[in-house]
Amino acid sequence: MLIDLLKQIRENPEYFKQGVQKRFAQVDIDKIVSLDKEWRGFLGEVEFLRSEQKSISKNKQFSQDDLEKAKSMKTRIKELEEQVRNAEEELDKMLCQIPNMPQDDVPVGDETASKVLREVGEKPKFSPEDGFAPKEYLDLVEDKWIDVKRAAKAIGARFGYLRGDAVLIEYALVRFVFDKLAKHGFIPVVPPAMVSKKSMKGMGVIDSEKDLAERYYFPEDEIFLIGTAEQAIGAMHQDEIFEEKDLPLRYIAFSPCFRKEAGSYGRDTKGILRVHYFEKMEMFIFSKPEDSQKEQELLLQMEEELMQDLGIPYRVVRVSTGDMYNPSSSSYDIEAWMPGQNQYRETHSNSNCTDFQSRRLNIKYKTADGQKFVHTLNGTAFAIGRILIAIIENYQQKDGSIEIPKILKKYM
RNA sequence: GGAGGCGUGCCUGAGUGGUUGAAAGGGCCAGUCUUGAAAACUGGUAUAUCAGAAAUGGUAUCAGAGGUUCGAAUCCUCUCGCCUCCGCCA
Repeated sequence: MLIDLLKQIRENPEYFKQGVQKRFAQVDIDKIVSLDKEWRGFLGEVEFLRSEQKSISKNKQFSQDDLEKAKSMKTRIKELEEQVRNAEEELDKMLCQIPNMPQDDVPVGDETASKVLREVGEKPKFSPEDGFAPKEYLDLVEDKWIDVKRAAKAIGARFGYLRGDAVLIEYALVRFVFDKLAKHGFIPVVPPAMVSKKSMKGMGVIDSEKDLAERYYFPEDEIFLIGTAEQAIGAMHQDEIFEEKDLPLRYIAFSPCFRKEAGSYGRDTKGILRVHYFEKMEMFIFSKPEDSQKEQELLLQMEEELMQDLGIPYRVVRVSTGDMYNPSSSSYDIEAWMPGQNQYRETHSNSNCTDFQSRRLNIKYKTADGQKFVHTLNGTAFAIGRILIAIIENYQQKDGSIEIPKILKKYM
């Protein structure tokens, strides 16, 4: 059970009521408070009875009277234990549904409340006088680099084959990211693309059974295909206790990502912007609580530098309370300028999940005064499909060819 | 997938129904001794949770979940993990 969260609610229910409201979540905090009281009542009673029982059985030789008394206590204890279990189960279910509390500077509201913080980089100039207007990526490289039609034939909608130079660009991007992030102590990882149900729960991805329908899930094995390496990296250290000196622990992972995109019928159906399968490089950090804000700044800085290195104009968006995913307390998106579509599109996202995931996964570190939960953070380095789109549209030439970004040339 | 073995504290390892949160050793921390260190000696050394201002006390924890019993690390059932052998396979 999320006992730590429960204790915090006990101490400050108002804070959680407000937070839940800001995040448009439906959780009855008052009910949790009263359930908690009830639960502790049962606990107190059962613990008292158990200590009585112990003191009797400790004697070894006891009267018929004692025996009778002990026997009746035994049944009573069983009843109470059942009640304790039930209360715990109900409490746990409710606690799981509480999203992470947003940090104070997160804009409150639905997706329209998200704020653009800054625009960086110079948008490439395409002029009609030069004889061409920028095209959308698919019009430039369809079949040559990206084959959606054959993917539809082979699998179905929302898939794409990458081929030719697109593949070489992918691996150049991968190599470039590993090299760059190594300088900041990020450890490269290739995780398994699957995790257990327990791990998914721990990452705060599934809070109830109905969430299963939105993921690729094998019920007979209780195993999921990961939607992002975040799920595999966080789960990797569950039930571990770090030494203080080992934090922050930074990873850069390369993995496949599987998305059902269940809630987005009809949206972005063209091309490979929104697909069921893609590959992604993801940063993940375990940090001390007092450092997590700084670590999130590092994630954002890395993401911005990667875009600048690539020479792609972008803007930074502060994500609103209603648009963040449950585990996050603070998120930034980066949206790349797509000249062919004449709009910004999300290519990166980073989040500070504070102790939301570490509480569920039981990941702590030792401090001078006891153990504390670590904070977890994650951020996109490059999502291959989307960054490829950005490269194609920004580096298109008059003759329809695509220039390779300078920084990638030495890797190709 | 089949057969067998194992799962105790930071580590090694004892414990097969009754003051066992758990022997012993190692490690670690503190003290004595020493110019300093080592050695030796002495003492300390789990976590969670509830009550309490605190001191402290209750409860739980010997892979996990159930069960038997007045009482379980110890007996029974199931699950998980690890090891060995066979089968299969990049």
